[in-house]
Amino acid sequence: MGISERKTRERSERERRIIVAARTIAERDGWASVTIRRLAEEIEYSQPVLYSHFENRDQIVGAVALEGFGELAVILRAAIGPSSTAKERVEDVATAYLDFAFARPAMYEAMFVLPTGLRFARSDTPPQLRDGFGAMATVIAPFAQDVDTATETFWAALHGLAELERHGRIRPAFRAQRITLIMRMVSGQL
Amino acid sequence: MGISERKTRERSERERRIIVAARTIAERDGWASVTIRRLAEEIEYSQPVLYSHFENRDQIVGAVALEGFGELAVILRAAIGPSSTAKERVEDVATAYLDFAFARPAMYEAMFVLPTGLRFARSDTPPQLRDGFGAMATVIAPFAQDVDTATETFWAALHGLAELERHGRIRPAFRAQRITLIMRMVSGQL
DNA sequence: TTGACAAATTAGCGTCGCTAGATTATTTAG
DNA sequence: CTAAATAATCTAGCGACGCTAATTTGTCAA
Repeated sequence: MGISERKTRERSERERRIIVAARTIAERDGWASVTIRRLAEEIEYSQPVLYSHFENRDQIVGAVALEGFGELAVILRAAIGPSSTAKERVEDVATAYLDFAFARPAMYEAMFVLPTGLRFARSDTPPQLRDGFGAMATVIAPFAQDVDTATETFWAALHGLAELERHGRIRPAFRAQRITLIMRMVSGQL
Repeated sequence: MGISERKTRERSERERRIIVAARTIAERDGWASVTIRRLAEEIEYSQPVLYSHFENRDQIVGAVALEGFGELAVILRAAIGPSSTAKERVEDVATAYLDFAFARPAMYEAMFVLPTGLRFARSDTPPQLRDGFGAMATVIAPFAQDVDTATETFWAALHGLAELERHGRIRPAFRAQRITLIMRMVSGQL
């Protein structure tokens, strides 16, 4: 019988609506406006229903963040120009990363700042969380001996640039220069 | 008459007690535990008294953060070994910065993650907010043409390392290697 | 048709940041 | 020295939060 199939389908559709609503509200009004009450209203169910999908509010943020990691990975891979030099590829990825961070600040916040309950570096870590790292590793590899460590450091530099600029700590007008600097640093010719 | 002096003195002492209490609770139980109610109890005054010292909770976090910036600046300057080479000095500062971030995570969070209402890069920006940057600029200057931009980038790299490690995104065991990498990158010999 | 089980709701607990209005001190003026 | 004015502080409470217990409603099998 297809009844139970329909039910699980409807259930997962409802879950998607929760995630979409959370993301939409966060991007428009910030994460502080993403409350259980407001999400419940949005999906036209009572509040306790949300707790049959997610353990708590953090896990809803986590679900949005997980989407974000998937999208970031796609964007980074797509940014790597096929005819670019190794050095240009580093710049491609760096620029794409920061563009993502500034174009979707709420999403970026969910992915890297807010508590999400997501587990990294574990056996059950979802692939989305690894893919972005993989894209970075691809462009860093030509310049590094220890690729993992170099990629971690590259990623940290980008994350720091994103966060400090997002918080008004460094000058937005000099973003391109900073990227150039990181590129030169990675390719070893400061 | 010294009466009004005594009053303003007592008032600023009370303000200090608020800040100290906020910092203490944050370092022990996290910023979520720093509530107006708990602070009021700690200083043995009613809640509205806090609002005669600070506009809102964020500004209390900001007051703690401001202290943190002052302390970080001192620590960074003290870390610069007088007989160190230019390259070693970069490592000194980088290590001291990350030690600070990991030794006082709540303080670091107040300074760089939480909303604080602090204004950067303005005419009325307090000196504490500039000093740490100055210490970094000192050790970066020998390697850079545009010192400000290079310092921003160096700072961003450190901040990214601190944040990603704090959130379990990169491997704690490889912290030293990452610092080495940044050092090599800054001094141009990857 | 009824009884078991699942799905969803209502209602509410404890907590939060923040504030209006009342109360108690302190200063100033007559 | 008293009374009015002002400052300092408190009590009480508003609206909103995350979350959950207890109840009602819906759905299926015997």
